[in-house]
Amino acid sequence: MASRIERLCVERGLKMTGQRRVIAKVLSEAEDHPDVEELYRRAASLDSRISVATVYRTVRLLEEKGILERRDFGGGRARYEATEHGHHYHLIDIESGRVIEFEDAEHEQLMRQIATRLGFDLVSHRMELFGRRRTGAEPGADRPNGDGDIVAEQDGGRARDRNGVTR
Amino acid sequence: MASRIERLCVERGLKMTGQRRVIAKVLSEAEDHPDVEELYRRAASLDSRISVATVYRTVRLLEEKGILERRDFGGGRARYEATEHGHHYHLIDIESGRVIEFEDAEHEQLMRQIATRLGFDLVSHRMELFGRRRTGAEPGADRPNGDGDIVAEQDGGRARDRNGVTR
DNA sequence: TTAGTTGCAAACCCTTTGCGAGGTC
DNA sequence: GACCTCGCAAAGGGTTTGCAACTAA
Repeated sequence: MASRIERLCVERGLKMTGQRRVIAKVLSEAEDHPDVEELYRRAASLDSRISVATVYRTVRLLEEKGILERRDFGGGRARYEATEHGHHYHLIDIESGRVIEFEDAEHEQLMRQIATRLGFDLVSHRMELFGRRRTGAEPGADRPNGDGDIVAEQDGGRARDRNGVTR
Repeated sequence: MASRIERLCVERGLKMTGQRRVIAKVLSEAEDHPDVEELYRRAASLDSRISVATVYRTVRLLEEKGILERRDFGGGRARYEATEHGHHYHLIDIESGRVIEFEDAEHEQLMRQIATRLGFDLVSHRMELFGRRRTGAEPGADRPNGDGDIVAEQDGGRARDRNGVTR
């Protein structure tokens, strides 16, 4: 059974090698935002005949094909997630590195208006929040969570310095 | 007459060397978002006894002191601007690399609410728009510009590939 | 005088690439 | 068989750092 991403690769006419199949599987199963090193680690544990170079090449290729999206959460390394689950944004816990996804329907619309007002067509945008967990408040604990905002929560990446924070 | 940034350095107790004075001057006079290479070029033209390493060290120091803010507009190099003119955001012209600043008072408030809802205190956030100049519409041409949105427009940096755009 | 700063070059880190070998369609 | 892809190791590009000389306070 081909993984979801493997099917997308085939659809887009990519030659499916053993390595790509493994990387596609890893990506299909990832529920977080792994960087290349992490993808390599996961892929290599399934098939040790894979090199980092191939992971870099594959990830770049899939991004060009629109199958993957590259993210920059600071820290100097790119992180990836599959293009699929509708638009969402990220809140990064600056202490643990954990990434929380959330939706905000108003935003895209709002940004488009701003660009238009400035005389531009909006091609893309990015927005990340960096925060610290409120003391005495587990996420979704004080507020029953059921309002559909939290799409997912994961990623135990270690927090890093100099992460490009806006302030 | 010490430059604005030089005064801030002194206030913060930094030892003022000749190199720092020059870099402070360059930063004080910059009206764009130069990267280190550009800062070095400008500084070296005022005093050739400056090395890139010093620019890197100074810029990092000033950022830690809250005098400078580091920005990431994609392209892999950090860009800097003085902490001062109130909060604003950036729209990057993906064709020319030009950066347009704009304000959006609602945003910070909105983002803070989102973070709060997720159980976090908002420490910082970033948002960048990437757009293409609408054909037949010079910025502020079709719309008389007088609504106070455009704070500044400058930066002739060349556009770059793989610039970390969200989509 | 003393602790902090500089230039230089080497080191780092992430990512890309040239090349010959190997695989896919 | 033609063309693509792989692993390896080297190269790149931005940024940091060790060290000895130097300098602001």
